[in-house]
Amino acid sequence: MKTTRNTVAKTAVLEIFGKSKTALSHAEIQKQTGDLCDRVTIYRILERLVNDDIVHKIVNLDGTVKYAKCHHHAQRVHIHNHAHFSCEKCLEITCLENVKPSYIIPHNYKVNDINFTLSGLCPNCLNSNI
Amino acid sequence: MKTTRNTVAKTAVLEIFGKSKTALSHAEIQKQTGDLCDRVTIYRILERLVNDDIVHKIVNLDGTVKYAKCHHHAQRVHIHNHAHFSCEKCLEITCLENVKPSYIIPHNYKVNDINFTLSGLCPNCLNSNI
DNA sequence: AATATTATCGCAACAATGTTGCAATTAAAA
DNA sequence: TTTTAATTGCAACATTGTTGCGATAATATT
Ligand SMILES: [Zn+2]
Ligand SMILES: [Zn+2]
Ligand SMILES: [Zn+2]
Ligand SMILES: [Zn+2]
Repeated sequence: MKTTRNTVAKTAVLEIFGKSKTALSHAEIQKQTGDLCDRVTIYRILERLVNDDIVHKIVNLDGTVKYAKCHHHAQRVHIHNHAHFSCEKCLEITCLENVKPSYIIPHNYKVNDINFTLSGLCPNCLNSNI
Repeated sequence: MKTTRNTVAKTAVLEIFGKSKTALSHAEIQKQTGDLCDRVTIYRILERLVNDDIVHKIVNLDGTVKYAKCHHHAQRVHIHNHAHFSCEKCLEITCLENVKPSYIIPHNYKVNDINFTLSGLCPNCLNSNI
């Protein structure tokens, strides 16, 4: 029954997530923490936060991995079935909490998790594009 | 107007795709080609095949990248909007050509590409699990 | 068939990202 | 305060992917 501890590094990472409107990569988090802790420590903190359902992992079309805070706790089954939008211009990735795909899949598949990522131009970049 | 060439390496890679029922990673392709060509060459062949809409790239939840042959040519716009299934047990990734997600996204987003990956247990592993 | 063009390749070198083992540290329980 | 073990730092390694450039070879041209 592993207990979880509040370390300075973990607290700092959580604070960074709290201030960010978009998903963050390991590199971005490391940049913001400066030399507070080791590179590996951030990897391990992210791993724990994902396991504890505090943040979720997002894999983009180009293979980049980002993390975002979960805004949907207190559910029996914790599934991230909302869409993510990846802007090709500003490269930001945001959660679209209200966009959820519907689909029909053959009954002989058992689905445990889904990943639904849309890429294109976000509202900001769409405007500045005109 | 760059012309494309049929090299032995490219032919071998295409033949491997032809024989495979599932999506293939760079490492898997390299294993099957043996020492026919360099590692980098396979990367470049895959890059060209993707650009020519002969194969499409699939990014999995765990970050692994695979490629699968396109079975839907002769369309004006070549979009891979079908779902992909990633089996957590046998680790195989397959195209579900007939499974396409429907969704509603705010009008101020411009969607150019989508990635819809389901993970869980494939029919094979679901059966052998009982 | 011989030659010219250039797409493709091999190789070396590099970069980014992620993992593992282990001793040292430190948050939290006793 | 002492004890426990979760967490960290560091070094070392693995994987994946990219780039530059001279050499090779597929295709077009003569
Ligand atoms: Zn944008
Ligand atoms: Zn999200
Ligand atoms: Zn399976
Ligand atoms: Zn596919």
